[in-house]
Amino acid sequence: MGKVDNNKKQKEDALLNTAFDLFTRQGIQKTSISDIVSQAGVAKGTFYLYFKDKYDIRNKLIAKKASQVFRLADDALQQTGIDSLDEKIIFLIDNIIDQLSENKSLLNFISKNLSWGVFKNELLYSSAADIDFYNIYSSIFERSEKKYKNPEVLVFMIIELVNSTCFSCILYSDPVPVNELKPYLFDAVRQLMKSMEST
Amino acid sequence: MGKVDNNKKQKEDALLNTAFDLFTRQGIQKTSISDIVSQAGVAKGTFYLYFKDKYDIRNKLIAKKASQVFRLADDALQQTGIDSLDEKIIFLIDNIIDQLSENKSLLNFISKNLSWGVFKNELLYSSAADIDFYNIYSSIFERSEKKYKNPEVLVFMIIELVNSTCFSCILYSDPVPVNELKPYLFDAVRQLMKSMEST
Amino acid sequence: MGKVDNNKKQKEDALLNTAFDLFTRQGIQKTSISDIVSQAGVAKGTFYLYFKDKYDIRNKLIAKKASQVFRLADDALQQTGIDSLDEKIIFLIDNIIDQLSENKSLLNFISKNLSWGVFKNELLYSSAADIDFYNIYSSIFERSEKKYKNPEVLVFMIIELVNSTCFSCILYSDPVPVNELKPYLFDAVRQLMKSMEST
Amino acid sequence: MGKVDNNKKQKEDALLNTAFDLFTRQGIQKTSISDIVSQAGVAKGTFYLYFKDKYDIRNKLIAKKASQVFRLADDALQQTGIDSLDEKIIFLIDNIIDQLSENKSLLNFISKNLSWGVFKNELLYSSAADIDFYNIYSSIFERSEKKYKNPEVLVFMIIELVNSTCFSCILYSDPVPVNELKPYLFDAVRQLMKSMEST
DNA sequence: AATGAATGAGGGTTCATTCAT
DNA sequence: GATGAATGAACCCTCATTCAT
Repeated sequence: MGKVDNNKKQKEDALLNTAFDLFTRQGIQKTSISDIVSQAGVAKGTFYLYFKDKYDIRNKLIAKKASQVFRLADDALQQTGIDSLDEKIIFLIDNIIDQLSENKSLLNFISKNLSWGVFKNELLYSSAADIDFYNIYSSIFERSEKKYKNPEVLVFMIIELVNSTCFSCILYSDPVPVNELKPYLFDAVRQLMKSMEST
Repeated sequence: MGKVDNNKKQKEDALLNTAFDLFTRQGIQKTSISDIVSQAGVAKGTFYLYFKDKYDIRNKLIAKKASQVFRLADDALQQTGIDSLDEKIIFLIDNIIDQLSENKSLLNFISKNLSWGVFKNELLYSSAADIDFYNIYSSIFERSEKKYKNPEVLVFMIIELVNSTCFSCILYSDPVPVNELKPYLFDAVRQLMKSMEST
Repeated sequence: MGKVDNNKKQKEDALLNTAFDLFTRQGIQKTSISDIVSQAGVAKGTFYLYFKDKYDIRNKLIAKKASQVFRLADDALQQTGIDSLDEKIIFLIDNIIDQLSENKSLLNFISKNLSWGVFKNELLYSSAADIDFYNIYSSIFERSEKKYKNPEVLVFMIIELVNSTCFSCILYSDPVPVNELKPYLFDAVRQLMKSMEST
Repeated sequence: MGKVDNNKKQKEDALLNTAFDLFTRQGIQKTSISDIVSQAGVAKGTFYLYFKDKYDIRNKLIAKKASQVFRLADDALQQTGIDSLDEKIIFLIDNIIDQLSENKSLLNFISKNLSWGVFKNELLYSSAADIDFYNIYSSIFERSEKKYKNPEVLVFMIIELVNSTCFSCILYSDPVPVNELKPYLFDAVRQLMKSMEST
């Protein structure tokens, strides 16, 4: 990587980091491109060399941040000897909830922007994320003893349930703090998986 | 209600109806107050006599529209002789899903804006909604034979699960069309309720 | 006309006059809407209450300015007892050349923007111009003793010849000063008309 | 011409050809230097090694394209045995009209940019054009039997008349298609020349 | 000679809000 | 209460030009 490429990567990173900071502090809507470039210390036109518009940088940020969270959770999972699929998934959820509890602005950013569509396109099937998420996802189901009627729908329901309940509990402790939610949520996930086992 | 009050109510209704039409057709962001007043046939200044800003009218619309959906579902429930709580809730969900499937712009509007916080404040404990939702909600649990560990968390999880999964399935048939989702979802809700029965 | 309407007319006039001043002094391209509003002493948004964009105000200016020139020439023609069509047209041309020689910025503005298409639509058949140009034009030909093969083509050729030759001669005295051009030009016009007489 | 010079000529030609393509397809105004260099396949900075700015490349293009048209017309004229000056000029006009009718984007480009000033400087007296236009022009008049009061004004009037009338008739068939215009126009030119014969 | 990343002034346009009528 | 003309800050985006490589 030459000097120029190195410089370019720095500029892009500065923009990404600044945008994330501003998006989480004051919201995407209230963040203008002017805000981003002035805080990042580059000229306005430079922004457009790297991103098409505000929503382009947002999408790239989501893929980057969400895949980081998943990678950390998966790394932690590898350190354990957990065997059953249920408990693997519970472990991942637990780990992710803890990560996001520690970093509420990240939670806010991901939750508000990570829809199933984005999850599928930007994380599961895209090479933009710095993690081969699809392999993790498939191998985890293939190696499992138990088989499921419709794994995709199962994952979909789990993600949507976890995502939407944690958002409110972590950020507002409403209707209960996340630690009170956890046992109910884990039970719910186990039941949900049980209900979709193929007989 | 005098002539003047009548006139006032008409103006407010015109604004609400126009705003809903525009919000659902072109999104909240892309709808300006100018758009609303010109289509509603009132002057710009008049808007500010009834609403603080665009987000004020949005919140009032959500309460109004969401409570209409719930009332219709509840009315239909009363026509049946369903006894058990599980099946009552499944019936309500099914009815609401059908309503929203018929009216995708309404679904889009409600789903994107109806968080648990809004649900609690605008629907459950507010008089703005034209339905005494709190009474329906409590009496339904009180009359039930089975008792639950934490009814509020239960309702919370159900609402979040249903809301977030249906959004993607109804609008985009992704990962599956809503009709394929339904059996899984109803099973999931039953399991979820079972997991929270108090022993 | 109420106070408000009066005020509006003043604003529009201020914008038109300022735009004409700037367009003639520094060109249409180099004149920004910011320039216009700041010199006119109104806010930027006000511009868009009266005109769609820069080219809208330009078109309205051309119609206004060109019709003023034609009206003055026609008024002067009425004062004379000229009878023959040839001499009427020569008189009009002569008068218009003199007007434009006195006001080179006006000449520049009109010449660069007055195509045959604009002439026809904005002046001949539009009510925007403050002169019933079509009537003058037709009556002048109808009352004439001599008849012409194709009056529209004749007028077209005369206008294009006069417009394009005068532009260079008045502004740059190139290839000759306009006063040297005049006899040649008038002769040319007479010959041109003669060549289109219907036999 | 060495390898380097050859390479340079290629770059310049690529820029000229690309600029002409873009100017005629989307207009000069809406063509940016970025557009030109990216389509030409050279770097942005390279443009400034060959041309001062967008208007420099435009002027060089006009001279190039217009002189090509005149050269073709003159070549065709040499093939004929036409003797009289009138008919030589009519022939040239006719040939040029036909060329431009076949190539409307070229007509649009030349007509909008070819003023008398440009004609004189870039074509008549400049070596930029790849045709010794001045010699053709003078010899044609010198060899003529008939003599004219002011040949330059005559040529000037003819060029302006032809240029401005053809523009509208070829491109928009307004007020008449160019084929209907031709007889009137040729008559007009003949009369015009007659009116300037020196007695 | 050739490159192309970086610049930043300046363009057009929108729109929530105000206030004299 | 109702109006709607006026505001002007703020927005996004373009692009001619430079200059270190």
